[in-house]
Amino acid sequence: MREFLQKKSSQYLRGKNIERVSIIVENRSAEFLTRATKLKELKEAGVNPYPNDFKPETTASEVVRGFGALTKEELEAKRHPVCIAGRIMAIRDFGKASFIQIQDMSGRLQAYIKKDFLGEDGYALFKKCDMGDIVGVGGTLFRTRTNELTIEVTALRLLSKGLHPLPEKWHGLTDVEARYRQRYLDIMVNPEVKEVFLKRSMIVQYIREFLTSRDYIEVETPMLQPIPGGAAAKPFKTYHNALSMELYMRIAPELYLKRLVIGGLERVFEINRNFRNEGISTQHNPEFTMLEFYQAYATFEDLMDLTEELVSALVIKIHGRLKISYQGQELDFTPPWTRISVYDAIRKYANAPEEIFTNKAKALEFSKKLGIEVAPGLSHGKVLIEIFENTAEHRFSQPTFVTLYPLDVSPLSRKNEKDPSLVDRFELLIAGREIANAFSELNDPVDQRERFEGQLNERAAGDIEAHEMDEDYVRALEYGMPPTAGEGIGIDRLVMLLTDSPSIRDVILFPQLKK
RNA sequence: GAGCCGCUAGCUCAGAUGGUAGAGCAUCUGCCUUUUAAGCAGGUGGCCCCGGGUUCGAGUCCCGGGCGGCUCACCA
Repeated sequence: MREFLQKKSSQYLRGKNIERVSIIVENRSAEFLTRATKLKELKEAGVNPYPNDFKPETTASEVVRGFGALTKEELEAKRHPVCIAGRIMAIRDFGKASFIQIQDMSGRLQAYIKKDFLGEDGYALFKKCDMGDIVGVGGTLFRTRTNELTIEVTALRLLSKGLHPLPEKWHGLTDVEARYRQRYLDIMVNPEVKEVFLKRSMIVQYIREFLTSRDYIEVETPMLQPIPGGAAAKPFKTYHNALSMELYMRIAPELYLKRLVIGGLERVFEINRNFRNEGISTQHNPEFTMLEFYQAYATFEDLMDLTEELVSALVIKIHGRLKISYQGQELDFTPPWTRISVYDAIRKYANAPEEIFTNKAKALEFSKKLGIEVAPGLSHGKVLIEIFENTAEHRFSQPTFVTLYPLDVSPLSRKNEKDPSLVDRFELLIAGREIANAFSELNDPVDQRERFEGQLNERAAGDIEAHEMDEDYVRALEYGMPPTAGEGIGIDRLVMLLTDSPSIRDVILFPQLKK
């Protein structure tokens, strides 16, 4: 068969009006070659295996919605014509008649192929079809003996010949690596996977509606940035040839969005990719989707209210109720959510002496006692955050706003009026994970410049993730930014929670893999 | 980056102690015009992830490598 196909392929290539066929024959499965032979035979019989003139008139689920309630007798009386297209996901062959399952984007519908209806030629064409082929069918609706709504097919078109066999019909595709690398198969045969990405789409769409209905406008800011700012993270570096300049894939859009607020776009949001050159895990992908939004004349406290409203509405939207299960634990999104300061969280969970909050040496001593490895040059606030993350953070499984972060871990946040060693900031923790990060924005350009300088010192002291000086951003602030609050929400992690997905790779269509 | 686990037919998986590579689904042939993982009978199909080593003999044991998963570290 191999030689035969090779010969035929080269003949096709030499032929003038014959469609070019170039099938790599080596290292193919027997089934691939069988299907390729069918493909060749179809072409030789004058059948175009890849036509593009077929227009389905409806979808599988639309048919079920429209006629699923009708009885056998009502359907027979009506003889309602339908025309759908989709992939053959099952064939149950009886010789001169067959049942097939046709799957389109909306769902599946059974079709009944009978020689009597299709005729010799039509049925011969059907016999050249395999599982995984895409077909268009027309016919009338009826119910089988087992009462399944089914199309009695009177016309069949092959719309796309599939050359590879599909994964197993019962177990689907379970090999994790294959699922990620060939996500199209995963979506094709594993309905629950498709469901996750439909929900992801619904979530993003709802967020857009939620914000735009509150007079936010959606914007897009640079992915390629000369100074990677807005977060503490290692960036990807790249190079623009024509400009002869180094650029960075953005780690956050923050500083650009705030420039827009300065310009008068008082409510802006962006849902887009961030890139961070760091480790990969069940909660980290090198590129991930972030929602960031900024609202002038608001504070971080206003955003807590807004976040509560947005996320609980999303939970309702996806689950229909406020108590959901995530990986076996129950999460209750009923507002209001607990609000607790970082220091109080440490007091509650770390059993720490009070002096650690005012005395860096005491804080270092305490962190050493906890067995936390602390880099020598770390600032007081960072040591406290280390203590918080190691003792308290993972304890917050229910939605919790943790507020009032140390100044030196928040170089872009506004100082707290009562305690200028803290900033007006919160993180939203759910299931022990950071889902959102927000603060009242620092809009004092003098203070901002000093903070950047402080970051430069930390950089010099060896913290490669410390923020860089962004003169252009400071200049923008010097024009005056209205008092503003801003927030970032990790969309992937939010989708994980709402779809009960254990890994971020389950909610990213094409997660980063080696090779 | 470290530790643990995995990689066998297109897919899902078996292959104690080293001794001629197996099943189910898919595919092929035959039968079957209302099935639901349709059924019955018979067949085809393998660089056992790659490379070394031990051994008369390696899918199996040892060493190195690749890819993936989980945990940890870094981070969101």
